[in-house]
Amino acid sequence: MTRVLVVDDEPSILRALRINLSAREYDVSTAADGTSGLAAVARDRPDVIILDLGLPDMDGTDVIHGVRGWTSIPIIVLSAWGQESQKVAALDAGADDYVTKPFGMDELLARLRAAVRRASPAPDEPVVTTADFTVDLAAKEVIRSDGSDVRLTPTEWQLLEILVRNSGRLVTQRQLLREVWGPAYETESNYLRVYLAQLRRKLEPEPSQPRYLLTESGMGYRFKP
Amino acid sequence: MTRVLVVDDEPSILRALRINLSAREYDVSTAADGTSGLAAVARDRPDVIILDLGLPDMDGTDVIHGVRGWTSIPIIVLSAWGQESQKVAALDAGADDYVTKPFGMDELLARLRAAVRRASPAPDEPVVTTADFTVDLAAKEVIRSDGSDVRLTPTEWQLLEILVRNSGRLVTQRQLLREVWGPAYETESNYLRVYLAQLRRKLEPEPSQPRYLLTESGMGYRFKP
DNA sequence: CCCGGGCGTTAAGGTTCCGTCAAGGCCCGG
DNA sequence: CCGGGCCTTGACGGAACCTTAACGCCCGGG
Repeated sequence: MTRVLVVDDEPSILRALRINLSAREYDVSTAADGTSGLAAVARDRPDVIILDLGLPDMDGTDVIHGVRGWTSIPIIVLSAWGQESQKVAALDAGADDYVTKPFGMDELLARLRAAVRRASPAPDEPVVTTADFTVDLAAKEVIRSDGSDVRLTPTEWQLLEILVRNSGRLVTQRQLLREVWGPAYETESNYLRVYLAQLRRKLEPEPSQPRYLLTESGMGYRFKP
Repeated sequence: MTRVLVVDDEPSILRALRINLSAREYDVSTAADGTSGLAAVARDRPDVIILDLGLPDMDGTDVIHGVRGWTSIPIIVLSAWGQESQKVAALDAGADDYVTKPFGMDELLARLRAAVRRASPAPDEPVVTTADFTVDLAAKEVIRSDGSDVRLTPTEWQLLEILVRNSGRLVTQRQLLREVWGPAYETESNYLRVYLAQLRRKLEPEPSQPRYLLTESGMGYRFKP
Protein backbone atom coordinates (compact mmCIF):
# COMPACT_ATOMS: atom_id res chain seq x y z
CA MET A 1 0.00 0.00 0.00
CA THR A 2 1.46 3.33 -1.05
CA ARG A 3 2.04 5.73 1.82
CA VAL A 4 1.36 9.42 1.18
CA LEU A 5 2.29 12.24 3.53
CA VAL A 6 0.29 15.46 3.07
CA VAL A 7 1.82 18.63 4.53
CA ASP A 8 -0.68 21.49 4.48
CA ASP A 9 -2.03 24.01 6.96
CA GLU A 10 -5.53 24.31 5.51
CA PRO A 11 -7.87 21.84 7.22
CA SER A 12 -10.26 21.78 4.26
CA ILE A 13 -7.57 20.64 1.83
CA LEU A 14 -6.21 18.17 4.33
CA ARG A 15 -9.65 16.68 4.69
CA ALA A 16 -10.37 16.58 0.97
CA LEU A 17 -7.08 14.84 0.23
CA ARG A 18 -7.44 12.41 3.07
CA ILE A 19 -10.88 11.33 1.85
CA ASN A 20 -9.93 11.06 -1.80
CA LEU A 21 -6.61 9.33 -1.26
CA SER A 22 -7.94 6.89 1.30
CA ALA A 23 -10.70 5.94 -1.12
CA ARG A 24 -7.99 5.07 -3.69
CA GLU A 25 -6.24 2.73 -1.29
CA TYR A 26 -3.49 5.09 -0.28
CA ASP A 27 -2.21 5.11 3.27
CA VAL A 28 -2.47 8.78 4.25
CA SER A 29 -0.74 10.66 7.05
CA THR A 30 -0.77 14.42 7.52
CA ALA A 31 1.18 17.30 9.04
CA ALA A 32 0.12 20.93 9.43
CA ASP A 33 3.46 22.73 9.28
CA GLY A 34 6.99 22.34 8.01
CA THR A 35 8.56 21.29 11.29
CA SER A 36 6.17 18.46 12.00
CA GLY A 37 6.25 17.62 8.29
CA LEU A 38 9.98 16.99 8.35
CA ALA A 39 9.60 14.96 11.52
CA ALA A 40 6.84 12.93 9.91
CA VAL A 41 9.02 12.17 6.88
CA ALA A 42 11.77 10.81 9.08
CA ARG A 43 9.34 8.82 11.18
CA ASP A 44 6.83 7.45 8.65
CA ARG A 45 8.97 7.11 5.54
CA PRO A 46 6.20 7.88 3.07
CA ASP A 47 6.51 6.75 -0.53
CA VAL A 48 5.55 10.21 -1.75
CA ILE A 49 5.05 13.66 -0.21
CA ILE A 50 2.44 16.27 -1.11
CA LEU A 51 3.69 19.61 0.13
CA ASP A 52 1.89 22.96 0.30
CA LEU A 53 4.30 25.86 -0.06
CA GLY A 54 2.24 28.26 2.03
CA LEU A 55 3.15 26.88 5.43
CA PRO A 56 3.00 29.04 8.56
CA ASP A 57 6.42 28.25 10.01
CA MET A 58 8.89 27.61 7.20
CA ASP A 59 9.66 28.56 3.66
CA GLY A 60 8.61 25.85 1.23
CA THR A 61 12.00 25.45 -0.43
CA ASP A 62 13.59 24.98 2.98
CA VAL A 63 11.29 22.06 3.65
CA ILE A 64 12.28 20.57 0.30
CA HIS A 65 15.95 21.00 1.09
CA GLY A 66 15.42 19.42 4.47
CA VAL A 67 13.99 16.33 2.86
CA ARG A 68 16.42 16.21 -0.06
CA GLY A 69 19.30 16.36 2.36
CA TRP A 70 19.03 12.67 3.04
CA THR A 71 16.49 11.00 0.78
CA SER A 72 15.01 11.13 -2.71
CA ILE A 73 11.38 10.44 -1.82
CA PRO A 74 9.29 12.14 -4.56
CA ILE A 75 7.79 15.50 -3.62
CA ILE A 76 4.73 17.03 -5.29
CA VAL A 77 4.34 20.70 -4.50
CA LEU A 78 1.00 22.46 -4.10
CA SER A 79 0.66 26.20 -4.38
CA ALA A 80 -1.58 29.12 -5.20
CA TRP A 81 -1.93 30.20 -8.80
CA GLY A 82 0.40 32.73 -10.36
CA GLN A 83 3.56 32.28 -8.32
CA GLU A 84 5.75 31.56 -11.30
CA SER A 85 9.06 32.22 -9.57
CA GLN A 86 8.10 30.18 -6.55
CA LYS A 87 7.30 27.30 -8.85
CA VAL A 88 10.71 27.43 -10.47
CA ALA A 89 12.45 27.70 -7.11
CA ALA A 90 10.61 24.68 -5.75
CA LEU A 91 11.45 22.51 -8.75
CA ASP A 92 15.09 23.54 -8.63
CA ALA A 93 15.22 22.83 -4.92
CA GLY A 94 14.44 19.25 -5.76
CA ALA A 95 10.67 18.95 -6.02
CA ASP A 96 9.48 16.40 -8.56
CA ASP A 97 6.28 18.05 -9.68
CA TYR A 98 4.16 21.11 -9.17
CA VAL A 99 0.37 21.56 -9.10
CA THR A 100 -1.40 24.92 -8.89
CA LYS A 101 -4.45 25.49 -6.77
CA PRO A 102 -7.24 25.16 -7.42
CA PHE A 103 -6.47 21.76 -8.86
CA GLY A 104 -8.59 18.95 -10.16
CA MET A 105 -8.43 15.84 -8.04
CA ASP A 106 -8.02 13.71 -11.14
CA GLU A 107 -4.95 15.61 -12.17
CA LEU A 108 -3.38 15.37 -8.74
CA LEU A 109 -4.03 11.65 -8.65
CA ALA A 110 -2.49 11.23 -12.09
CA ARG A 111 0.61 13.14 -11.08
CA LEU A 112 0.77 11.09 -7.92
CA ARG A 113 0.72 7.88 -9.92
CA ALA A 114 3.37 9.24 -12.27
CA ALA A 115 5.65 10.21 -9.39
CA VAL A 116 5.30 6.86 -7.65
CA ARG A 117 5.85 4.99 -10.90
CA ARG A 118 9.05 6.91 -11.61
CA ALA A 119 10.35 6.36 -8.10
CA SER A 120 10.02 2.61 -8.04
CA PRO A 121 13.45 1.87 -9.49
CA ALA A 122 12.51 -0.92 -11.89
CA PRO A 123 10.81 -4.27 -11.94
CA ASP A 124 14.30 -5.53 -11.30
CA GLU A 125 15.50 -8.78 -9.90
CA PRO A 126 13.96 -9.05 -6.46
CA VAL A 127 15.43 -12.46 -5.72
CA VAL A 128 18.99 -13.09 -4.61
CA THR A 129 20.31 -16.59 -4.07
CA THR A 130 23.40 -17.81 -2.27
CA ALA A 131 24.62 -21.29 -1.49
CA ASP A 132 22.94 -21.19 1.93
CA PHE A 133 19.77 -19.16 1.51
CA THR A 134 17.51 -17.24 -0.87
CA VAL A 135 16.23 -13.72 -0.31
CA ASP A 136 12.99 -12.77 -2.04
CA LEU A 137 12.59 -9.03 -1.78
CA ALA A 138 9.13 -8.94 -3.35
CA ALA A 139 7.68 -11.64 -1.11
CA LYS A 140 9.65 -10.39 1.90
CA GLU A 141 10.83 -13.90 2.57
CA VAL A 142 14.08 -15.69 3.26
CA ILE A 143 14.39 -19.42 2.74
CA ARG A 144 17.34 -21.53 3.78
CA SER A 145 18.73 -24.07 1.37
CA ASP A 146 17.31 -26.90 3.50
CA GLY A 147 13.80 -25.53 2.90
CA SER A 148 13.12 -23.98 6.29
CA ASP A 149 12.16 -20.35 6.22
CA VAL A 150 13.77 -17.66 8.34
CA ARG A 151 11.78 -15.35 10.59
CA LEU A 152 13.01 -11.77 10.47
CA THR A 153 11.77 -8.82 12.51
CA PRO A 154 10.82 -5.63 10.64
CA THR A 155 14.10 -3.90 11.47
CA GLU A 156 16.16 -6.92 10.51
CA TRP A 157 14.33 -7.02 7.21
CA GLN A 158 14.90 -3.34 6.40
CA LEU A 159 18.59 -3.75 7.05
CA LEU A 160 18.90 -6.89 4.96
CA GLU A 161 16.91 -5.31 2.15
CA ILE A 162 19.26 -2.35 1.84
CA LEU A 163 22.31 -4.56 1.90
CA VAL A 164 20.88 -6.95 -0.68
CA ARG A 165 19.76 -4.13 -2.96
CA ASN A 166 23.36 -2.93 -2.91
CA SER A 167 24.69 -6.41 -3.43
CA GLY A 168 28.46 -6.41 -3.62
CA ARG A 169 28.71 -2.70 -2.92
CA LEU A 170 29.90 -1.36 0.36
CA VAL A 171 27.17 0.49 2.26
CA THR A 172 28.36 3.02 4.81
CA GLN A 173 27.15 2.96 8.38
CA ARG A 174 25.70 6.43 7.94
CA GLN A 175 23.59 5.31 5.01
CA LEU A 176 22.27 2.24 6.78
CA LEU A 177 21.41 4.17 9.93
CA ARG A 178 19.82 6.96 7.93
CA GLU A 179 17.64 4.67 5.86
CA VAL A 180 16.53 2.38 8.65
CA TRP A 181 16.36 4.60 11.74
CA GLY A 182 16.28 8.08 10.20
CA PRO A 183 18.77 10.91 9.84
CA ALA A 184 18.83 11.65 13.56
CA TYR A 185 20.49 8.30 14.28
CA GLU A 186 23.45 8.59 11.93
CA THR A 187 25.95 8.08 14.72
CA GLU A 188 24.28 5.23 16.62
CA SER A 189 26.51 2.55 15.19
CA ASN A 190 25.55 0.47 18.19
CA TYR A 191 22.33 -0.53 16.51
CA LEU A 192 24.15 -1.86 13.50
CA ARG A 193 26.37 -4.09 15.58
CA VAL A 194 23.39 -5.57 17.38
CA TYR A 195 21.31 -6.17 14.28
CA LEU A 196 24.11 -7.43 12.09
CA ALA A 197 24.85 -9.99 14.78
CA GLN A 198 21.21 -11.08 14.75
CA LEU A 199 21.11 -11.35 10.97
CA ARG A 200 24.29 -13.40 10.98
CA ARG A 201 22.92 -15.72 13.62
CA LYS A 202 19.88 -16.32 11.45
CA LEU A 203 21.53 -16.48 8.04
CA GLU A 204 25.19 -17.39 8.25
CA PRO A 205 26.19 -21.04 8.52
CA GLU A 206 29.08 -19.92 10.74
CA PRO A 207 28.01 -16.65 12.41
CA SER A 208 31.43 -16.05 13.94
CA GLN A 209 33.05 -16.15 10.51
CA PRO A 210 30.59 -14.42 8.21
CA ARG A 211 30.62 -15.32 4.55
CA TYR A 212 27.85 -13.07 3.23
CA LEU A 213 27.41 -10.19 5.66
CA LEU A 214 30.88 -8.73 5.77
CA THR A 215 32.26 -5.97 7.96
CA GLU A 216 34.62 -3.35 6.63
CA SER A 217 36.05 -1.83 9.75
CA GLY A 218 35.58 1.90 10.01
CA MET A 219 33.52 2.08 6.82
CA GLY A 220 30.42 -0.05 6.73
CA TYR A 221 29.00 -3.40 5.68
CA ARG A 222 28.74 -5.37 2.48
CA PHE A 223 26.49 -8.20 1.29
CA LYS A 224 28.43 -10.61 -0.84
CA PRO A 225 26.31 -13.10 -2.81
CA MET B 1 25.40 18.35 -23.36
CA THR B 2 21.79 17.45 -22.78
CA ARG B 3 19.86 16.50 -25.90
CA VAL B 4 16.23 17.60 -26.17
CA LEU B 5 13.76 16.46 -28.81
CA VAL B 6 10.80 18.76 -29.39
CA VAL B 7 7.76 17.26 -31.14
CA ASP B 8 5.25 19.94 -32.12
CA ASP B 9 3.41 20.97 -35.25
CA GLU B 10 3.25 24.70 -34.57
CA PRO B 11 6.26 26.43 -36.17
CA SER B 12 6.09 29.35 -33.73
CA ILE B 13 6.43 27.13 -30.69
CA LEU B 14 9.13 25.09 -32.34
CA ARG B 15 11.08 28.25 -33.04
CA ALA B 16 10.62 29.67 -29.56
CA LEU B 17 11.78 26.48 -27.91
CA ARG B 18 14.71 26.06 -30.21
CA ILE B 19 15.95 29.56 -29.46
CA ASN B 20 15.45 29.34 -25.72
CA LEU B 21 16.85 25.88 -25.29
CA SER B 22 19.85 26.45 -27.51
CA ALA B 23 20.68 29.55 -25.50
CA ARG B 24 20.75 27.37 -22.36
CA GLU B 25 23.26 24.97 -23.86
CA TYR B 26 20.80 22.27 -24.81
CA ASP B 27 21.25 20.30 -27.98
CA VAL B 28 17.85 20.66 -29.72
CA SER B 29 16.31 18.54 -32.43
CA THR B 30 12.72 18.80 -33.66
CA ALA B 31 9.94 16.83 -35.32
CA ALA B 32 6.61 18.10 -36.62
CA ASP B 33 4.38 15.03 -36.21
CA GLY B 34 4.08 11.80 -34.26
CA THR B 35 5.51 9.50 -36.91
CA SER B 36 8.71 11.44 -37.47
CA GLY B 37 8.83 12.08 -33.73
CA LEU B 38 9.00 8.37 -32.93
CA ALA B 39 11.60 7.92 -35.64
CA ALA B 40 13.67 10.77 -34.19
CA VAL B 41 13.56 9.23 -30.71
CA ALA B 42 14.93 5.96 -32.02
CA ARG B 43 17.55 7.68 -34.14
CA ASP B 44 18.77 10.49 -31.86
CA ARG B 45 18.24 8.97 -28.41
CA PRO B 46 17.49 12.31 -26.77
CA ASP B 47 17.91 12.72 -23.00
CA VAL B 48 14.42 14.21 -22.71
CA ILE B 49 11.37 14.67 -24.97
CA ILE B 50 8.98 17.63 -25.12
CA LEU B 51 5.78 16.44 -26.76
CA ASP B 52 2.76 18.42 -27.92
CA LEU B 53 -0.44 16.42 -27.71
CA GLY B 54 -2.15 18.20 -30.60
CA LEU B 55 -0.35 16.49 -33.43
CA PRO B 56 -1.89 16.13 -36.87
CA ASP B 57 -1.27 12.44 -37.46
CA MET B 58 -1.46 10.58 -34.16
CA ASP B 59 -3.09 10.70 -30.78
CA GLY B 60 -0.74 11.94 -28.11
CA THR B 61 -1.09 8.97 -25.80
CA ASP B 62 -0.20 6.66 -28.67
CA VAL B 63 3.06 8.51 -29.17
CA ILE B 64 3.80 8.12 -25.46
CA HIS B 65 3.04 4.42 -25.60
CA GLY B 66 5.26 4.11 -28.65
CA VAL B 67 8.17 5.58 -26.75
CA ARG B 68 7.47 3.82 -23.44
CA GLY B 69 7.41 0.52 -25.23
CA TRP B 70 11.16 0.33 -25.23
CA THR B 71 12.71 3.16 -23.22
CA SER B 72 12.16 5.31 -20.15
CA ILE B 73 13.43 8.59 -21.56
CA PRO B 74 11.57 11.34 -19.67
CA ILE B 75 8.63 12.89 -21.55
CA ILE B 76 7.21 16.33 -20.83
CA VAL B 77 3.80 16.86 -22.41
CA LEU B 78 2.55 20.19 -23.76
CA SER B 79 -1.11 20.88 -24.32
CA ALA B 80 -3.83 23.47 -24.53
CA TRP B 81 -5.54 24.62 -21.39
CA GLY B 82 -8.57 22.88 -20.00
CA GLN B 83 -8.12 19.36 -21.26
CA GLU B 84 -8.24 17.79 -17.84
CA SER B 85 -8.98 14.29 -19.02
CA GLN B 86 -6.29 14.41 -21.70
CA LYS B 87 -3.80 15.44 -19.08
CA VAL B 88 -4.64 12.49 -16.87
CA ALA B 89 -4.51 10.10 -19.81
CA ALA B 90 -1.07 11.33 -20.84
CA LEU B 91 0.38 10.96 -17.35
CA ASP B 92 -1.07 7.50 -16.99
CA ALA B 93 0.29 6.54 -20.38
CA GLY B 94 3.75 7.17 -18.98
CA ALA B 95 4.47 10.86 -19.39
CA ASP B 96 6.65 12.33 -16.67
CA ASP B 97 5.21 15.82 -16.54
CA TYR B 98 2.59 18.05 -18.04
CA VAL B 99 2.65 21.75 -18.91
CA THR B 100 -0.40 23.72 -20.05
CA LYS B 101 -0.21 26.26 -22.82
CA PRO B 102 0.32 29.11 -22.64
CA PHE B 103 3.30 28.37 -20.43
CA GLY B 104 6.11 30.46 -18.99
CA MET B 105 9.49 29.60 -20.40
CA ASP B 106 10.99 29.65 -16.90
CA GLU B 107 8.56 27.03 -15.74
CA LEU B 108 9.22 24.80 -18.69
CA LEU B 109 12.95 25.08 -18.15
CA ALA B 110 12.56 24.26 -14.47
CA ARG B 111 10.49 21.19 -15.24
CA LEU B 112 13.03 20.21 -17.84
CA ARG B 113 15.82 20.40 -15.28
CA ALA B 114 13.75 18.41 -12.80
CA ALA B 115 13.04 15.70 -15.36
CA VAL B 116 16.69 15.41 -16.41
CA ARG B 117 17.85 15.39 -12.79
CA ARG B 118 15.48 12.55 -11.91
CA ALA B 119 16.52 10.54 -14.93
CA SER B 120 20.24 10.53 -14.20
CA PRO B 121 20.72 8.95 -10.81
CA ALA B 122 24.16 7.60 -11.67
CA PRO B 123 26.60 10.49 -11.59
CA ASP B 124 29.67 8.59 -12.70
CA GLU B 125 31.06 5.19 -13.45
CA PRO B 126 34.25 5.16 -11.46
CA VAL B 127 35.97 1.92 -12.37
CA VAL B 128 39.66 1.76 -13.20
CA THR B 129 41.33 -1.37 -14.47
CA THR B 130 44.99 -2.31 -14.75
CA ALA B 131 46.68 -5.52 -15.75
CA ASP B 132 46.94 -6.63 -12.13
CA PHE B 133 43.82 -5.30 -10.40
CA THR B 134 40.54 -3.41 -10.77
CA VAL B 135 39.46 -0.51 -8.58
CA ASP B 136 35.72 0.08 -8.19
CA LEU B 137 35.25 3.37 -6.41
CA ALA B 138 31.46 3.11 -6.08
CA ALA B 139 31.54 -0.33 -4.48
CA LYS B 140 34.70 0.50 -2.56
CA GLU B 141 36.25 -2.69 -3.80
CA VAL B 142 39.56 -3.77 -5.29
CA ILE B 143 39.81 -7.09 -7.08
CA ARG B 144 43.06 -8.66 -8.18
CA SER B 145 43.26 -10.17 -11.63
CA ASP B 146 43.28 -13.65 -10.09
CA GLY B 147 39.85 -12.97 -8.58
CA SER B 148 40.83 -12.48 -4.95
CA ASP B 149 39.67 -9.25 -3.40
CA VAL B 150 41.85 -6.85 -1.48
CA ARG B 151 40.98 -5.55 1.98
CA LEU B 152 41.78 -1.87 2.43
CA THR B 153 41.46 0.23 5.60
CA PRO B 154 39.58 3.56 5.50
CA THR B 155 42.77 5.61 5.28
CA GLU B 156 44.19 3.42 2.56
CA TRP B 157 40.95 3.91 0.61
CA GLN B 158 40.99 7.67 0.91
CA LEU B 159 44.53 7.78 -0.36
CA LEU B 160 43.95 5.38 -3.23
CA GLU B 161 40.75 7.17 -4.20
CA ILE B 162 42.49 10.52 -4.58
CA LEU B 163 45.28 9.00 -6.60
CA VAL B 164 42.90 7.08 -8.86
CA ARG B 165 40.64 10.09 -9.40
CA ASN B 166 43.72 11.93 -10.58
CA SER B 167 44.82 9.01 -12.69
CA GLY B 168 48.05 9.73 -14.51
CA ARG B 169 48.45 13.13 -12.91
CA LEU B 170 50.98 13.98 -10.25
CA VAL B 171 49.42 14.67 -6.84
CA THR B 172 51.56 16.66 -4.44
CA GLN B 173 52.26 15.48 -0.93
CA ARG B 174 50.60 18.60 0.46
CA GLN B 175 47.39 17.85 -1.38
CA LEU B 176 47.28 14.23 -0.27
CA LEU B 177 47.99 15.10 3.34
CA ARG B 178 45.46 17.91 3.32
CA GLU B 179 42.65 15.82 1.84
CA VAL B 180 43.19 12.73 3.95
CA TRP B 181 44.47 14.01 7.30
CA GLY B 182 43.44 17.66 7.16
CA PRO B 183 45.27 20.94 6.63
CA ALA B 184 47.12 20.69 9.95
CA TYR B 185 49.10 17.69 8.73
CA GLU B 186 50.49 19.15 5.51
CA THR B 187 54.08 18.49 6.57
CA GLU B 188 53.72 14.97 7.98
CA SER B 189 55.09 13.26 4.91
CA ASN B 190 55.84 10.32 7.16
CA TYR B 191 52.26 9.18 6.92
CA LEU B 192 52.45 9.04 3.16
CA ARG B 193 55.51 6.83 3.20
CA VAL B 194 53.86 4.42 5.59
CA TYR B 195 50.56 4.20 3.73
CA LEU B 196 52.01 4.12 0.25
CA ALA B 197 54.12 1.17 1.36
CA GLN B 198 50.99 -0.59 2.60
CA LEU B 199 49.11 0.08 -0.60
CA ARG B 200 52.00 -1.21 -2.66
CA ARG B 201 52.23 -4.35 -0.57
CA LYS B 202 48.54 -5.00 -1.19
CA LEU B 203 48.34 -3.97 -4.85
CA GLU B 204 51.68 -4.14 -6.60
CA PRO B 205 52.88 -7.48 -7.96
CA GLU B 206 56.44 -6.38 -7.02
CA PRO B 207 56.11 -3.91 -4.12
CA SER B 208 59.80 -3.02 -4.18
CA GLN B 209 59.56 -1.97 -7.83
CA PRO B 210 56.20 -0.22 -8.10
CA ARG B 211 54.48 -0.18 -11.44
CA TYR B 212 51.29 1.71 -10.59
CA LEU B 213 51.93 3.77 -7.47
CA LEU B 214 54.91 5.83 -8.49
CA THR B 215 57.01 8.18 -6.39
CA GLU B 216 58.13 11.50 -7.77
CA SER B 217 60.94 12.34 -5.41
CA GLY B 218 60.50 15.66 -3.64
CA MET B 219 57.13 16.26 -5.31
CA GLY B 220 54.46 13.70 -4.67
CA TYR B 221 52.91 10.53 -6.02
CA ARG B 222 51.23 9.41 -9.22
CA PHE B 223 48.86 6.56 -10.12
CA LYS B 224 49.67 5.13 -13.51
CA PRO B 225 46.91 2.91 -14.97
C1' DC C 1 85.20 9.96 0.95
C1' DC C 2 81.74 11.40 4.14
C1' DC C 3 77.40 13.43 5.10
C1' DG C 4 72.58 14.58 4.96
C1' DG C 5 68.01 14.59 2.90
C1' DG C 6 64.33 11.97 1.04
C1' DC C 7 62.36 7.56 0.87
C1' DG C 8 60.98 2.61 2.13
C1' DT C 9 60.32 -0.63 5.77
C1' DT C 10 59.11 -2.45 10.16
C1' DA C 11 57.27 -2.86 14.65
C1' DA C 12 55.49 -1.24 19.02
C1' DG C 13 52.14 1.43 21.55
C1' DG C 14 47.64 3.50 22.09
C1' DT C 15 43.20 4.32 20.39
C1' DT C 16 39.14 3.37 18.04
C1' DC C 17 35.96 0.10 16.39
C1' DC C 18 33.48 -4.32 16.44
C1' DG C 19 31.09 -8.62 18.24
C1' DT C 20 28.68 -10.29 22.04
C1' DC C 21 25.75 -10.54 25.90
C1' DA C 22 22.24 -9.14 28.86
C1' DA C 23 19.15 -6.08 31.20
C1' DG C 24 15.35 -2.93 30.76
C1' DG C 25 11.44 -0.64 28.29
C1' DC C 26 7.71 -0.50 25.02
C1' DC C 27 3.74 -2.26 22.62
C1' DC C 28 0.30 -5.51 21.71
C1' DG C 29 -2.58 -9.52 22.31
C1' DG C 30 -4.39 -12.77 25.43
C1' DC D 1 -3.22 -7.60 34.37
C1' DC D 2 0.19 -10.50 32.60
C1' DG D 3 3.36 -12.44 29.09
C1' DG D 4 6.01 -12.40 24.82
C1' DG D 5 8.13 -10.31 20.90
C1' DC D 6 10.83 -6.56 19.64
C1' DC D 7 13.66 -2.59 20.15
C1' DT D 8 16.94 0.21 22.85
C1' DT D 9 20.92 0.80 25.70
C1' DG D 10 25.10 -0.11 28.23
C1' DA D 11 29.31 -2.74 29.26
C1' DC D 12 33.37 -5.40 28.12
C1' DG D 13 37.03 -8.22 25.81
C1' DG D 14 39.30 -8.55 21.62
C1' DA D 15 40.47 -7.28 16.99
C1' DA D 16 41.53 -3.79 13.59
C1' DC D 17 43.44 0.40 12.77
C1' DC D 18 46.28 4.68 13.26
C1' DT D 19 50.18 6.98 14.97
C1' DT D 20 54.90 7.34 15.93
C1' DA D 21 59.64 6.34 16.08
C1' DA D 22 63.70 4.00 14.63
C1' DC D 23 66.68 2.14 11.15
C1' DG D 24 68.65 1.24 6.57
C1' DC D 25 69.01 2.41 1.78
C1' DC D 26 70.04 5.31 -2.19
C1' DC D 27 71.87 9.35 -4.19
C1' DG D 28 73.84 13.85 -4.85
C1' DG D 29 76.86 17.48 -2.93
C1' DG D 30 80.56 19.09 -0.15
